[in-house]
Amino acid sequence: MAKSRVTLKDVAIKVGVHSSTVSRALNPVTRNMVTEEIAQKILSTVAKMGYKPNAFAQSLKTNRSYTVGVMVPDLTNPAFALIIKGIDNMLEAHGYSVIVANTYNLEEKQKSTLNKFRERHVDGLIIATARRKEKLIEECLKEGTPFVEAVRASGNTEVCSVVSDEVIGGNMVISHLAQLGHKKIAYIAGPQYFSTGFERYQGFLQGMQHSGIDLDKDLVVFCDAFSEKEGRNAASKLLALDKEITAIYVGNDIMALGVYGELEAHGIKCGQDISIVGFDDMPFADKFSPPLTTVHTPMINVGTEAARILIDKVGNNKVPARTIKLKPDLIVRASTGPVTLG
Amino acid sequence: MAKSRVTLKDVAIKVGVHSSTVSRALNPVTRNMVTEEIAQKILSTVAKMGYKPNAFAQSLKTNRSYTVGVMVPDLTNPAFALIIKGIDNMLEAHGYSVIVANTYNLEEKQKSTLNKFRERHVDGLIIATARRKEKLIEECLKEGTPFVEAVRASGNTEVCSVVSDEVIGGNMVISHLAQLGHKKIAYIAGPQYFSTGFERYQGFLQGMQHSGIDLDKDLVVFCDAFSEKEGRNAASKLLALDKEITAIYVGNDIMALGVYGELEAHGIKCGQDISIVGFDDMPFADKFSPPLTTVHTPMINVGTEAARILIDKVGNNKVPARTIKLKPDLIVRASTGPVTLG
DNA sequence: TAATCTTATGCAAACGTTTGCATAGATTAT
DNA sequence: ATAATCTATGCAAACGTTTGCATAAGATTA
Repeated sequence: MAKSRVTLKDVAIKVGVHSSTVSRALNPVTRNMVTEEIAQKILSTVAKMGYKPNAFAQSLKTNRSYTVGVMVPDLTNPAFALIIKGIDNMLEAHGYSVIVANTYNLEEKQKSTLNKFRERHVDGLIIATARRKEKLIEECLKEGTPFVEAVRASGNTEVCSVVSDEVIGGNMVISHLAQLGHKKIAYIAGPQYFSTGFERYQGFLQGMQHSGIDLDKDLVVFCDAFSEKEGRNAASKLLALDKEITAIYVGNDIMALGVYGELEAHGIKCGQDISIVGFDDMPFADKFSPPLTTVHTPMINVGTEAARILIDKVGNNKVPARTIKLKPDLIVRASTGPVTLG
Repeated sequence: MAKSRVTLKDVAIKVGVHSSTVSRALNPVTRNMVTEEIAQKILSTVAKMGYKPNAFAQSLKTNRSYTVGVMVPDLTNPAFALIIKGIDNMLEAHGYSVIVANTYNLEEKQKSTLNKFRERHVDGLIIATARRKEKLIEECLKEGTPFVEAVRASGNTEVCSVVSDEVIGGNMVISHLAQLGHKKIAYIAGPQYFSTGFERYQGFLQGMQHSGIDLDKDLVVFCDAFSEKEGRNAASKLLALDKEITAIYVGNDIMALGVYGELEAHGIKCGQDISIVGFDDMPFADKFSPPLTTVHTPMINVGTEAARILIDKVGNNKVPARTIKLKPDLIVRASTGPVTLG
């Protein structure tokens, strides 16, 4: 269908040299092996004939695909879209193409995309779907293909990961709330099988301790997913306790949105009657009603850093494992306010 | 690095047949050429040895990559994330991998990614970045690689496209506003070099005519980008006219967000003093304050339909050009209300 | 000037498939 | 029984590169 492409040999014949010479002239590292004059002639002929290397042939020979696979739960989630953007920006600049796959937190989907990536001989993987102690990670390690974890870490010490410093984030939140006079602070935790859910909860605990606030275990609710619905259910449970809660710290922004819904249904004024804090600072969090106080994680940077490390590893898979924790920021908006005497 | 993979020949030797037989046994269409018994043996050996075909070698031979390139302005924009999701769902089920590239509406970025896609020998393209009369489209046509436009159409009648029916959307909006008693209706138009911007504007004009409302040309402001900032600027201009506008129809939701900001800065109550309508029904549009009345476009379907057509074309590029216009819905929320006497 | 070293190029094998053609054995028809 | 047909398999070429090795100059040294 597509008119037969120009090949290395075509160029070679035109210039009057052997195809291997053309190959060498085109490859920056072997370029110096060929006489400057001829090289120039080759280059201009290449341009004139519109020669484009055949990536398949190259990859077949070199066993490098200049392709990396990225696994996310759902690229429709703004947080992951940002990560991908960061990854893409970095990798693109280094000549890599990115193949994304949504796994929807489904184990079998993870497996099948891993297989797909294998078949496509990706040079490396970025995995943003890992659970704590994820078996998939062991498999990847055995497999030998370079990879790095983003946002979610399996906890395996042999692997590189780039995450947000969730614990510090929690500290910041609680000290902010404490400063506003809050004592009855509830926590709605995300799934504990994700490092994000777990670490953020640890951050909450640590923050409470640091601020010297008594922890009421009844005020902690665990959710099964980072979803609006789960957040709303959790809020409903908390309200039913009738414990005069003045602030709720929520595992992420989307769950916080669910909390908003429940509070509104109860006629409770968020930011006045009860303060809410989220986590992620997802896009448009400042547009909610009220604008959400939340912990900002530089998701784009998570992506770019993960990509940077991966590039390193692709060059030399023996670089020592390291995990980068990016510092988050507390963004104070109208959903938190001083505790009202009531 | 990665331990040498199992090849077709390895399997063949193990089974005691020739590699071509293994190849045939593995390919569904040639499977019937090989004795059932041997085929079974091959299949089980393949499974046992963990053989995975080498996609490069296959592609080199068949000239099919089972890869498609998708060009979007920015996958961080929720609308495009949804489209990609739709595309990905459909293509994945058909064994294709998707390579996404952000072009940020930059012409040179478009060109370079087109080149990248060419080098990677994608089997097809989905382009969600086309301007009206886009030259890039001509180039793609000449090139011969199958492609389809999504959301944004170039207007070229030879190409397939899947878009939202923007004009109908406009009609729905205006008749909704008319019903609420609005007469002084302003329009904030997106860039006219995008079919979305242009068609939506046409929809506005047509809607006004249908509803028999006089059009005040001063109340139409054109923007240079679908951005919050541009929307805000436009709103500012409109307010400066001092024309007692009661409703503003905005080219898309993100611009509408900018309008929200400006109204708030002026102490104008959106949904009461002035009604606002957006377009897209982007995620979280229902969470804004007030929740935004907007035209819902089924972006996921745009993606899946575009993918479906592309698969067709990859099979046979001679399928006649068709453009699918998906019907949008008006979603009425609190940002519109009856005109207040005053 | 001969012997040695350097440099630029060509040659050919290899990467792992797919596929048209040839062939040997089995099946059917005469 | 022999010829004709069919079927399952093997053979080998091709896809477009890269790259180790060989080689023919040209440059350098003694």
